[in-house]
Amino acid sequence: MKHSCIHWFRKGLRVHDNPALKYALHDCKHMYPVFILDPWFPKNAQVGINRWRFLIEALKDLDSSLRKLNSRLFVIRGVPREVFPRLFEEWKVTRLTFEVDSEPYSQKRDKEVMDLAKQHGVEIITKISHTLYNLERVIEENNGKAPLTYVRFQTVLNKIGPPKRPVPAPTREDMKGVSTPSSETDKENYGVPTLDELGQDSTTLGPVLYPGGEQEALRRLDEYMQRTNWVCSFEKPQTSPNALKPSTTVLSPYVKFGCLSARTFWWRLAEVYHGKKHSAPPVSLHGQLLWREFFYTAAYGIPNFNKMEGNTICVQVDWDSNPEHLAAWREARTGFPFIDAIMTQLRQEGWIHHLARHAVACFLTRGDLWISWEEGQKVFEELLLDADWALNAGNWQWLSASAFFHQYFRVYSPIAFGKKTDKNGDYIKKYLPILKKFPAQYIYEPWKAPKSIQEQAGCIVGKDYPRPIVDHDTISKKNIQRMKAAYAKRSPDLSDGSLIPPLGTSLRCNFLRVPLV
DNA sequence: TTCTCAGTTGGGAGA
DNA sequence: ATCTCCCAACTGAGA
Repeated sequence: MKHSCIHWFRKGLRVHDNPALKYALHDCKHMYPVFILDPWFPKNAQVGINRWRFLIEALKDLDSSLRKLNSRLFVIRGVPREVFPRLFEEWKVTRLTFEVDSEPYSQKRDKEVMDLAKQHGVEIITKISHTLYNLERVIEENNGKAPLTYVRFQTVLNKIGPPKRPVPAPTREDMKGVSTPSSETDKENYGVPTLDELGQDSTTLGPVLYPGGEQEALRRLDEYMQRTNWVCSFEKPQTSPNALKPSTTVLSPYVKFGCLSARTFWWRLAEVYHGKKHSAPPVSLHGQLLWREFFYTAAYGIPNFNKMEGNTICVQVDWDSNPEHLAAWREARTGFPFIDAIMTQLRQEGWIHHLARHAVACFLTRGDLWISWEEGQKVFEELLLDADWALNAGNWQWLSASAFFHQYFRVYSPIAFGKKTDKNGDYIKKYLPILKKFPAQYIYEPWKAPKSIQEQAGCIVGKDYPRPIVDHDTISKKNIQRMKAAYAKRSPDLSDGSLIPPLGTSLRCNFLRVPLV
């Protein structure tokens, strides 16, 4: 039997290493590549304009790649549970293929669609290609629990072996006998949207620094993989958070959307490493892909992973609610130039270095402002091109010392940390031009500059640039003590992992150990 | 059970 | 410049 098949793109916006797409072409007569866009989403979801632009570019690129294969992309407006029954009928669909997506939201959505497909007699084929490994298998190999340390995670992966090799992109040969019926009205109805259509105000946009799409992803991968020595000696902690040009690959947005396959990336690195001395996980480029996998596994295995309450691995902390401080952080007016420069780069460009993320995350949470990591998570979710559910939640827990990382007495200084890699403050001057005439001596602490120097610099602290909203030295010491208290409240029953409360149980039930009055 | 050890990337003083 | 030690002391994992 020759199938009429829908391949549903969600993440995995690529033709290379796309096993579900490849499978769709087997015994296939009519092939419909589909991306579904809920018009409700752009106005309500936490997606900033930079990421919308990236997505649109990725969809255009995907459409163009599919057209080279005599096919095209259908961007369908609607919600999956309403869209699919209509498409199943209209296109007489017999098979649906898509890539496995491990996020809770996606799992629920996909379950609904799979039920609908069954009702319509549509065969469902799913393939794992967003992650290096089958996450369930990793958890199984670790006795049913997600590994909570990187070393443990590596041990488990060593048992499983290297990830699968990527599958090649479909060719014209694979497309023999396969067609994509498409009418003139389809062209109008199912085109790639514009920012206008998504209700985004494109006048606020900066230049395109990281164009979306698979072609650009592969070009960028090639560019970096040619730098053999750089790749082999790459150590993440040695890269600079405040370089004027990114000190790392900035492939993360491409991996997030699946414009670049993690397995393709992993095996290309293996080729570069082959026969040479090279760095190793956790600091190597391989190590970076494993960090992604680590958090994907944890996010899959731990309920309520993006929340504090009901999250069994997350320390329960009495975070403050402070809308003024939160707004100052979000809007780059904390009065700490290093922090404000990073938050400015984040908003303008959609990407900041991993260590820059450390600095601002520590500042917002346990370091200075004592505001919940969930608030920071929301802001990153909106502004980062590479915002990824599992990585965002995992790293915020890490930096706030809520899970994975527990040495809460190690606090990033908003003054000292940036100086290590940018003594003159060039990065600050780039993103906060108001400070550009400050001498290097005061660039990280402009409030300490004498009045005369402030006048000379044409920037009066408290008037042209904010005074620091907290005193770091005193507040960070106080916060370490608050953190100590939060850790002390943890129930021993839970911290040893032997008694995991049932799903949805808040750790607040610990307080039941205290006699109820 | 109890202990030891290591943990992606802190800051600061002093050699 | 680069290293070591101290700060105060956490956790998960394994012996």
